[in-house]
Amino acid sequence: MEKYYITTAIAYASAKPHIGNTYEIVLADAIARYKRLKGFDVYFQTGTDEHGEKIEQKALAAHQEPQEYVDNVSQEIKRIWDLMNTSYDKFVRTTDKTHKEVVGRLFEKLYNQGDIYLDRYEGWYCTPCESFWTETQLVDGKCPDCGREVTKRSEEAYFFKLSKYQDRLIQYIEDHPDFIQPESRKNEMINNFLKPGLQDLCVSRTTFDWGIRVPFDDKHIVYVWIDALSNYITNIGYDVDGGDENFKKWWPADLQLVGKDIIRFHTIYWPILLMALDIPLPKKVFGHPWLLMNNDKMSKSKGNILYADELVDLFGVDAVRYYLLHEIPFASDGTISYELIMERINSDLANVLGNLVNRTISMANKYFGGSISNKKISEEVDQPYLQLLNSLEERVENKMARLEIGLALDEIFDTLRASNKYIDDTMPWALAKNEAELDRLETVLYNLLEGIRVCSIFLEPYLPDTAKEIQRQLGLSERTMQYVSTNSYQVTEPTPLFMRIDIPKKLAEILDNKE
RNA sequence: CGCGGGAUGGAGCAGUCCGGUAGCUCGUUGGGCUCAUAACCCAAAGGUCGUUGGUUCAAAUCCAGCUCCCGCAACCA
Repeated sequence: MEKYYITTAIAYASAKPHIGNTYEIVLADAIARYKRLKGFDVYFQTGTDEHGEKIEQKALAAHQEPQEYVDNVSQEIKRIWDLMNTSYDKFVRTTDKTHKEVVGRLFEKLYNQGDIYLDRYEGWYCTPCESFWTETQLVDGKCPDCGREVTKRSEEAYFFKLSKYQDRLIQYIEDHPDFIQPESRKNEMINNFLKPGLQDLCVSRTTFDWGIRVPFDDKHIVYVWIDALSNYITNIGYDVDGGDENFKKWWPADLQLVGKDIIRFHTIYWPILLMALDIPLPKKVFGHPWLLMNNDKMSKSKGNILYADELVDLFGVDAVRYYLLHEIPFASDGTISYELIMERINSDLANVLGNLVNRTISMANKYFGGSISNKKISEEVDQPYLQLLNSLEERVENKMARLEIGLALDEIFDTLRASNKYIDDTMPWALAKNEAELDRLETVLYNLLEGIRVCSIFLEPYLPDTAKEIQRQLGLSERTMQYVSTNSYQVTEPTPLFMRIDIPKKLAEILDNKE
């Protein structure tokens, strides 16, 4: 069985994730479930990044120990991942003992082989904020956080020799055109960073304590780059001796999903780190777009944050999953709002999908007591419909191979729409009035049940609960992805999958509850 | 002249590589049907394809200039 190792970036455990942060895990989950459906041996890893100065400060402000603080936040993040019904195989934490030990050894190895060296880090320092800033981060020469004066200051720090590997990385990226997706991100990385030449990366800090200590130099804490990025290998059995069987099985990752804001770390720092450790690079890194709230970036200060748990309360898990997976394009930012979610629920989930299942099962019950088999009384109108069903697997695969999740869903919904049209074309209620047409009627209903069955199987990665519920209502045991002419059905009573929402009314309720 | 992406009916997108009746989903309007969740099916209205100029028998599509929007521009997870 072919293996497939997929990762999300680990979430920074400083605060509760909003719906935009939640998008990544849902996207990864859909891909992981899809690969499992296609027969891959999938390993799906996510987790939390729990070290660093910001967390140390947040914990202090909350009058908690950092460990206590990240335990809570990490648990909250995991709760939301679970709420979204994501099927990760492992939830990693950078505070795990093994991870910390391997990071320490890894850092030491890089130091011993000369890829890490001690130097001084220079930058603009804001004393009240206790933060370093680069020249370009300053706003009018002042601290971007508090707007106060900054002073030039330097501190001792370890540096990682990025420059040593930059030519190799450029070569690798050129030889592997699919390595960085979407392509526009690749261009940004090459033009903005690689071509001008890389500066060595500062990989340790002495200004805070909450992190992994450099084993041979107590004053220093391993900075985020090496600590967080290495999670992808430390948690599957890597160690400086080359790693165990598990590591050899899963590495290199097949797909690493990251937000577009951290694509640089994953397509420059991370590959170079791997090169220095002499292990292969991941096959693909995808910098996914963001979710905008009414065309604006979500942020606390703007007060326009939506949270996954709130949305799930209002609309249900699969509706939220559907919205995220369908509405966010491959390469450009998507928009989210209550109205847009409800419009999708009504038109796609309730009308196209829910109503189709409902009307078909109702007819099967009404005309045949729920028991349907293929009477094979075919007419010309059947052929294009059955062909559509049999081409679904390939059509979905074509989109999924390019990570065009929304378009893959469109292929399924196009098939559902065609099913609704097939009903109107064949007019089962008219056939039912004529005793001589009963076998034809049963054939039509059979074809429809097959269509719904095939669609439900392809919906599994995106709407797992709904797919299961459809299959339950169909009384399904068959699991093939194609139309088969030999199944038989004993359907149950139909229950609506998604109720239509009265949008103005619901919107008013939501706003009332916010006040 | 920093690098890159984009501008297509009310909204969101496809089509641009390989020029030739501008397509899809939603929304609006009219009709049909009654199995179904006022759902479903059909039809219509609505676009000088950002702008100017060029190439061509013919340009959303190729070329050049311009305008506007967005991403990136390094120690920020």
